[in-house]
Amino acid sequence: MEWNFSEIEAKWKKIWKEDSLYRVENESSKPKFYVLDMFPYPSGAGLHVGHPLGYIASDIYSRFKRLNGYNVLHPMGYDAFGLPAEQYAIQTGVHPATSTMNNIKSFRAQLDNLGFSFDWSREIMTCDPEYYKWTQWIFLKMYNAWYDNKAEKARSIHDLTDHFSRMGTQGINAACSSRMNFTAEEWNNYSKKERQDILMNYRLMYRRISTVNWCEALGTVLANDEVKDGVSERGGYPVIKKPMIQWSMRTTAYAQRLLDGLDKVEWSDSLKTMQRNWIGRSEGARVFFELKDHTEKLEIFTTRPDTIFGATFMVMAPEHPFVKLLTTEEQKNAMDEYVTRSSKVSEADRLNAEKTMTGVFTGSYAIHPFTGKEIPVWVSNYVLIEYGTGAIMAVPAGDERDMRFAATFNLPIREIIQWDQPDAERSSKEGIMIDSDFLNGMRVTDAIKAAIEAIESRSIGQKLVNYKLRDANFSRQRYWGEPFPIAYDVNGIAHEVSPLPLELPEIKDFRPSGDGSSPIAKATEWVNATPGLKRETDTMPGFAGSSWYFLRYMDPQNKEQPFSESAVNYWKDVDLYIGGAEHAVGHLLYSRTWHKFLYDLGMVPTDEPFKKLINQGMIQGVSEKTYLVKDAQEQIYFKGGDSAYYPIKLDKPRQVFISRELTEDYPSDSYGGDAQLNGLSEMTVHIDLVEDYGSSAGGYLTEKGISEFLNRRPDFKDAVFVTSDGYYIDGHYHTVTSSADCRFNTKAEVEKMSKSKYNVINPDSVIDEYGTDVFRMYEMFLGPLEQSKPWDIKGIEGVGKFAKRFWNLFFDENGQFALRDEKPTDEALKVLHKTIKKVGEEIEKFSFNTCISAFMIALNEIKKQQAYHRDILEPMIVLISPFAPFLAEELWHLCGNKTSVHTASWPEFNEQYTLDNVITYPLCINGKKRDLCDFPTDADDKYITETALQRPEIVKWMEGKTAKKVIVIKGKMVNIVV
RNA sequence: GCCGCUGUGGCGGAAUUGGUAGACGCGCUGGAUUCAAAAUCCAGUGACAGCAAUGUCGUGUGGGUUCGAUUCCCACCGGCGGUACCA
Repeated sequence: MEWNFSEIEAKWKKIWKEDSLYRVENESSKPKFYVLDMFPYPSGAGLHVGHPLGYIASDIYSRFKRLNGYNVLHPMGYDAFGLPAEQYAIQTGVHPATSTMNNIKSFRAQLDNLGFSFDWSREIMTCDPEYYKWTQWIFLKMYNAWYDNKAEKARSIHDLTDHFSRMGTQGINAACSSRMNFTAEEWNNYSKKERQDILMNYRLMYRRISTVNWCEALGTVLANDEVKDGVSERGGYPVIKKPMIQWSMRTTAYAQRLLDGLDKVEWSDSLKTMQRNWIGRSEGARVFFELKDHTEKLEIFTTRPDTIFGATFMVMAPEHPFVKLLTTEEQKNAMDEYVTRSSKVSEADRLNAEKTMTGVFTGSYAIHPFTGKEIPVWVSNYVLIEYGTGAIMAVPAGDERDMRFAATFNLPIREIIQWDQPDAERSSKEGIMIDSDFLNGMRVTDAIKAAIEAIESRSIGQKLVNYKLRDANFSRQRYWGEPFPIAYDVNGIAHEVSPLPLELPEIKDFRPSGDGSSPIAKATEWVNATPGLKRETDTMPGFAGSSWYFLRYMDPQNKEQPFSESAVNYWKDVDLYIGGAEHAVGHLLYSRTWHKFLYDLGMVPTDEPFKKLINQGMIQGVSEKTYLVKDAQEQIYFKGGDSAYYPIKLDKPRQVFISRELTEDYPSDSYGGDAQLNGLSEMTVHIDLVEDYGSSAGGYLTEKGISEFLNRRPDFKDAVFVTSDGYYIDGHYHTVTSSADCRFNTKAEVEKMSKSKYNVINPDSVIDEYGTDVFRMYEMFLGPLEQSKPWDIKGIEGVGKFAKRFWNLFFDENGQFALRDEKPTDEALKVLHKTIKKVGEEIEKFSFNTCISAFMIALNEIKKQQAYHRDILEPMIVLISPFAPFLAEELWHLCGNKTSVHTASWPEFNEQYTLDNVITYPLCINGKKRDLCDFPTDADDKYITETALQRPEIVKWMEGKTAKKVIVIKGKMVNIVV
């Protein structure tokens, strides 16, 4: 019988749905297991071949766990608020809710094509008021909470006001923006407004001034990646940093717990390292430096207080509040210019400018707290305002960057460490202090302690633990997000809005308001719904809804609470979380923070949400690039046989594209190129236009490809395309050196698969051709789950053939379903049990590629042995069912089973079938294999040694020498050392 | 710059974590079947030398540890990803 996968898939999809096969209950006698995929954003571009990689893996694991007797929660939903829907609305006028629902529909259809075992009755989306009601609810809980550093947990804001009214700030150690001191009496006399302002200093959701990327020309705030080289990516308009009052989440309160929690979870070391670096705990000291001619003191943070005697100058960030104060009249112009210049430089560019140090002297001096010497105060953008105090004591002797800065501006250097290794790096702590007064002769590590003691005893500073983690900006000046359930009165005091959910207003015009506030500001009726109050018009960021969604899946329809106590006590936490590494520090840190907050509230029983985490690798795409000569050109060149350039004059300046083979002549970063030619910039072309896409010889554009490219990019309609043989201009190709057809070569580059890189490959056509089961197995067969790899369809034939051959095992020559009912041979049982063991072990290791190999090996073996026994093949169906759910279900029913294979049990492994009584040992001489020899499993070393030494092949290779030593590794090999 | 990952045949990759390098699949070559093709089946396939048996080399490069290294250590080079110059 033919394997008709599309018929079979349609049939079982329908039956499984009718039977609610994948429905999960919140109570069971079975142990629970929660398998979660990272929340997808349903983009208009739909699913590409990279998306399903993780979903297939989690689905296989879920099915495996079910077969092994677990009650498995495996849900799916949508992170549905976001920028693209809003941008689409601006362009087309389609309401974001409408386009989002359409996207979800097609996304869902694509997911349904992949045979996943999601419990769709738990489907959620963050833009549903029934969902964001609870996002708003949690927001208010955090708004009404403060973090008690002594109790190491969040507490109700009422506890804090209560304490203030009785004792003021005395005895309070709270996470806050700035330290405050007042008495109970003062507190009780403050106005309502003053009290509310003070509480903002403590709330876990609070308002503060933070800067945004403001683009005046677009009249809107831009995300970081919408800004490139200081201008907006769209349109290229200038972008400045603009201060605005915004909501923030006090993530920093949880810094230490976020760090400590990493020790309790099974995540990859690389991911933990990323989070640790992001949280960035460092121990050091804050030190106050007196300033010459000023009463203020400059506060700095250093991790190396031991090097204080090496401090020969100070450096402040350009944004530091003291810059104005300390800049003298003579330096003012230079400073103003530098500060302005720095504010336009993106952080990435500051980063790339690493080699050339820039900075300006303020004209003022600080007083060294130990030596009393005057040291100059500089401003440079290698110091960041966001980290520490935004100012440093610069120690050229102990820091590579400070050294480079000193060298650039000819500042003094005082060597204060004699390193154990003369060529040690400047940051090395292996050495002895010199020229450092009371620290002289100490090891660096001791000197750090001694320096802190001295700093504290002189009251010029104290020991301090510092984190580079910053509080997260929680406001977006957008429409398509959760509204804040907050309204302000005339005094600017925030009030809670009830009842929840506070739904988004209906608006028609999604364009930015132009003054920096969101389009919601234009919905005046909504904004002023309550007399005397104005509602907040900003919305929450994307990570709000995705910070707790995994808890909602446990109890998705609950109308009374975000989730019930019984549901969360049953499911507890996510046992396995699979997703991309791009969320390493964003989502994973925010959701851990929310979870810890809910834990402090007693709402969840676990303090970490994700027990085990696997990062699936990226499926990369191959993009095709072409090269554009910078600036319009008046002539193009051809290279003659004599390597000279022959110019062809153009009628007017035109943009010029260059075929790949010609790029070598042009100047680039790594190669000087020809001085008479301009530099090149890369342009990505859509892979659909490229002939021989992905071939090893390289792709190229024909005349047709070029004209199609120009259709899509009318901004280049006048461009010239130069190849080594001719050029394409105004719709025609002109040959110069030969009469060959137009072949404009492009350059293939492996990159992340993304709509913006024009290299997306959609799974639908592959599934149509080979079926879901083959697609699932092929994606797994590509390589290790955690490794990134370019998408390549070449190998799918092999998996397709495998599936067909597996199917055919169950049918005789006449196409009749036929299984042998007699007892299988020991040999056949051995194949089966080896496969049971192998596949089970590999699934537990998430090594799905080797599982597919194991199936192929088993298949080859079964065919060779003609072991078409029911007792062999039926268990094989169960083994393969997590990978190929449709194929397995159909065969399972053909075998006469009445219930689903997906509710069957994983076959039991019986070791006795796999034991060999003979082991083949490789016999090696000095590590080189020279012979093979069978030995009984229980042969002892002495017997093996003696036998081996008598083997003719071994005798020959020993060339009469005597064995110095014979190493016998039981069950592995024999090595003879001569 | 810094951090993380990665490097094995023509290609995707395997190797029980220090013990026969290249499983499995793709591709390629030859054969069977066919009027022919597709499909299917069988055999071969790391490089070099050799008619062959066989030998030598071989896991990015160079060193080291070891009886034995794709695996561990040191230095370097390339690719991919991230990036907040973290004092």
